[in-house]
Amino acid sequence: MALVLTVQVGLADNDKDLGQERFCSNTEAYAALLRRCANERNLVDGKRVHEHLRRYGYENETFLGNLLVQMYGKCSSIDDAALAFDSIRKKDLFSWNIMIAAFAENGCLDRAVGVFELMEPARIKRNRGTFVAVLAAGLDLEQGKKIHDSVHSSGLERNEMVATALLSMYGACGSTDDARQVFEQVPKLDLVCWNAMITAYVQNDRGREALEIFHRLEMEGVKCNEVTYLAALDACACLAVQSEGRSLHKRVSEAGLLLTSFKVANSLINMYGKSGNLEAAEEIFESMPSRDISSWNVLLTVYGHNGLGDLAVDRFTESCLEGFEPDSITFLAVLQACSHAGLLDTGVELLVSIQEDWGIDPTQYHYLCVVDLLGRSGELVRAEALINSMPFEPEEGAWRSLLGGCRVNSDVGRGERATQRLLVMSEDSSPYVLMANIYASIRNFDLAERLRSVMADRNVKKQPGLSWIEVRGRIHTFAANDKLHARKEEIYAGLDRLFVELQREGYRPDTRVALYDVEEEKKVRMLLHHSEKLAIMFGLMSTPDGSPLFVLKNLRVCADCHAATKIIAKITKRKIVMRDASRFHHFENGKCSCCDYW
DNA sequence: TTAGGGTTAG
Repeated sequence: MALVLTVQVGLADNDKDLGQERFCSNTEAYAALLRRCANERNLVDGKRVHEHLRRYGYENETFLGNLLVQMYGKCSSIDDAALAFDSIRKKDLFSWNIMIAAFAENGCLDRAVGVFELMEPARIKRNRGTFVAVLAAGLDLEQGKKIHDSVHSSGLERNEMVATALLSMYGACGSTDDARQVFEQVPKLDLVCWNAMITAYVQNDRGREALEIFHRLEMEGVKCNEVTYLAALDACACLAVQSEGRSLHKRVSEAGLLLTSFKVANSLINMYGKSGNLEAAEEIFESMPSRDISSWNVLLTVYGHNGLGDLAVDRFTESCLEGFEPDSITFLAVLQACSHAGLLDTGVELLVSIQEDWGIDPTQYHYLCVVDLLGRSGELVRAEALINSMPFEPEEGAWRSLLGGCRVNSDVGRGERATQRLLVMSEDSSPYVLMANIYASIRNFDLAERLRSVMADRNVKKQPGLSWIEVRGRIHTFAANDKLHARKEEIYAGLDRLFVELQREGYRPDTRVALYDVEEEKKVRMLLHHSEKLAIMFGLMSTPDGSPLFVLKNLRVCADCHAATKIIAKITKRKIVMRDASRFHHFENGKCSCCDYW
């Protein structure tokens, strides 16, 4: 319909036919044109239609006015949308909702909330569409709770559409408990609602709860769709539970989604990649009948996480030769691969070429990879200069990368500078911990201790390190010095025996990584009871000899655990794969795939 | 007659 009208009205050619009475009086025709311009994000033609409406006096008519606001919103011309809204003489509920949605979609949070708040004095009764629109505006938790209150007063809390918008808002704000509460109050859950709840958990790294919801959905006999599988695969990737991931693989394959949906196939590559199964990830990629740029991005990211920098660069070249146009994420993946593999020159060249050869503006994250590369290769002066020459105000990540470089090179002065910047910007514990580590590495325990008291005074808590391992379909989680596991006695006794063997093989506890100035022996015990070692010990005693172990850590692996795991892999003749917060380590026969660069 | 909730890679 829209296409025929476009031809009749002659929008694509010139204006003259548009003036003809038979078409201008046709509200439906204009509506179809505006909808089409909105869908195609075609601002130029959208403005021409607007001009005609103005000329023939239709501009202020409610129905077409609403569609004008929508068209401008979809074309990201937000001030035009606001003007169109203002010129609607008799605004109806749609006018308000569409205006809020347009602001929300264009990231104009305050304006969206502003319009929402004007509705009450204007005596417009909000409906579910109003709440759905404003809840998508990217509210913070406080604003979100205020809107939740008005949802409550409107009696719409149990409506599945509003509830989904509400719980997604809570998920985006990091409050999964609030999201869950909303979810549990919906009397008739529909699939979108289930999917949103799983996604909210995944977004917040709560893979276990995400899978719990997924299993409940299955128990209740709800039929999944593509989005459900994407969310569930993400949950598996987050936890690295390959057993569950494999069964999902089978199901999406049976449902035909593996061949028809790029998103599903790409999520499978990601799931296998994050679960440490590089071969399976590559197999999916190679077996895809066709790929999109995201398939390449996922594969390159997987290579990067595994320290395969050269391979990532080679395959990036291959993707270009095959005619794939790289995007900003492709470059981020390759740069991160360079950064994990220490490919300094390639990384520096690539950063320049993103803009010069491909016309893509590098983001701060692209710069950070190179700051990281420079910092860790000891080029701290260049790293700091790069931060200061970036075309944007440095964010936390920039100083954190520099501080990481200072930690590797024990650069106290520059480290203090970066820490000072970070302490103003963030309430996170990592600058304190990194800087204290720098002081401890030069054995200045006074300063390390002083920093620790500042941390305590400001009530900044160190994020607890956790490691976990899947054994026979169950996930076992450990904190340092864990006393909760049912088999704790065996684990600690096993570690004591292992410690003796480790020392025989030349392992010396790296007490420099201990934060505090306690007696040497106590430090050694603290190190031996790190969460990584507990998880590995439990894995060793619960799985058959010779079988590989896969351990996850929520933070970066500690240097002492890294050194110990190399030797553990050697003396137990096991392959041990560890996924930490930034990458994979494959330990085998006394060596790690990262070549001690991480 | 209009729109509005969930969607891969970082």
